[in-house]
Amino acid sequence: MGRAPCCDERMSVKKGPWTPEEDQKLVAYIQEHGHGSWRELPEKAGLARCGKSCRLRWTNYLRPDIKRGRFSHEEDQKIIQLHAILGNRWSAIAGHLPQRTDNEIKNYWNTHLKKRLAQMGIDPITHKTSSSGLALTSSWRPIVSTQLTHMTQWDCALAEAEARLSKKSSMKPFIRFPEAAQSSAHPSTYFMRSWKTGIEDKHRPKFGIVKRESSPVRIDCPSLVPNPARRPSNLLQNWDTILGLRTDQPGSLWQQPGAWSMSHTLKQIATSGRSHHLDESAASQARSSTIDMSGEVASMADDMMFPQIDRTGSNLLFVFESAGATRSDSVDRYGTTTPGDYFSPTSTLHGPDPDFTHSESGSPCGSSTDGSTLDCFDFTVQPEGSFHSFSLLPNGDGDGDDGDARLQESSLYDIPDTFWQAGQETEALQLQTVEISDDGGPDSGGLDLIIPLDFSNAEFSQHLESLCQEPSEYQTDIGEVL
DNA sequence: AAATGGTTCAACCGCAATCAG
DNA sequence: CCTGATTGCGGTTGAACCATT
Repeated sequence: MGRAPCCDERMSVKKGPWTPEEDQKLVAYIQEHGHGSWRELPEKAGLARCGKSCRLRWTNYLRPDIKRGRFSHEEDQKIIQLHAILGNRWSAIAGHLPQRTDNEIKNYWNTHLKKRLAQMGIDPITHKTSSSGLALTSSWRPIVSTQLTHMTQWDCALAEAEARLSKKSSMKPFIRFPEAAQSSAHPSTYFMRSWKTGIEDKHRPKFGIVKRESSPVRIDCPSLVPNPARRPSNLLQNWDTILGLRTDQPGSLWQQPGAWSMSHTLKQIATSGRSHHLDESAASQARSSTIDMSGEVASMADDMMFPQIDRTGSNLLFVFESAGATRSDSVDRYGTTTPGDYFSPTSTLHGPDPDFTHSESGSPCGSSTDGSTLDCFDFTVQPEGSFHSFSLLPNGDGDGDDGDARLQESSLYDIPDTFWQAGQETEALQLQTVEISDDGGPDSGGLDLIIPLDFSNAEFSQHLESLCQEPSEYQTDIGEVL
């Protein structure tokens, strides 16, 4: 037996285009009463329409938060990127363009983007470049398949994670640390200063106004993390063996290629002489607080988005306690960017790349809505041991809603593949390219771990401080170049 | 000016998932 | 757990519009 019609066929239900009067009735009713049961709405609102038709009209057209008009270039790129990951899951895609409806995106894809890709020789279904494809224009380079495979791990993982978790709202909160001294000598300040010193303003205007100190403190702290690949550790040499230690946990992320266990990661960091000490209770707390989310994200990245890719890298998200620096408000990448004192190095990297001028992707340090502060540094670590970069993320308020995900998304445009290729436009970027791509360039991988670093720990603080103060043969001082 | 063909996009259809009793 | 109602979603349609002949 077939399904019952949503509306009583015996009633004279109007179909077809809506009149302005009908729109007015619907809007007036919903604004006053909310939509309630869609089935009952037409009668209450005095509309000779089926409830389903009313719902569609409201959600696709009359809803006040809908942005109409032409799609921007950034929106185009985002839709294409998301489509490469999510396919025809228009609702999931629309979730990343909050002011656009799934119907609108679907129509736009079918009438514009699909054709445009086809004209460029890109299969709109597989997103792979066909052999007979036309030469690509520079403005569309970032979307070709080879570069899609390098689409930032965050982007892919979070896109999928959001699609999957959007209804669950089950993300677990970031951990918070005990209060620590908030002084200008706080170790994480070195990270801040290094970026302020190393990047300079010339790359920043694209991301908004950046306030600078009148006499910025220059310190001899290079802007890049040293490359431990040239300082081999036992851990790095025994990578596979070490990875195998945790693969006895069924379904765990440790079974994913390239994944690290927290203890191994910490061991690696320690072995390579680069940081740090993690308070054991904090480590335990972090493990229980974050591992489910990160594991799921990593697994999804592996299983669903990059099945064909040999993932050998790991992303580590280091959560630092606030250094007590002045913070901007959190940035909403979909809306207005509030200028901050510091900008994400990752965001800064995008600036000179004409294809990645995501003005909305700036990620100044964030202050959470509850007033506390946590800063996140996102490292991508290769098994060979090279650090790619770190980015500074505003933190969410940790309440598990989509605000957290959105804030994490501010790292979406991590490092575009084009960045690693020829044609870098600034000396600074060239230097960073040399530094980073020397060991094979970026790799894909999900967010594997979230690791809290305890700045209140004296040992770690001293270590980090010495790291910043001692020039290293592995470090590149961008400040000198600029 | 009329005919024709192509494009756009709001709206519809039907299936699947979810909810409620 | 079952069943029917409701909601969400993606594919498709067709009227309106536009460009070309």
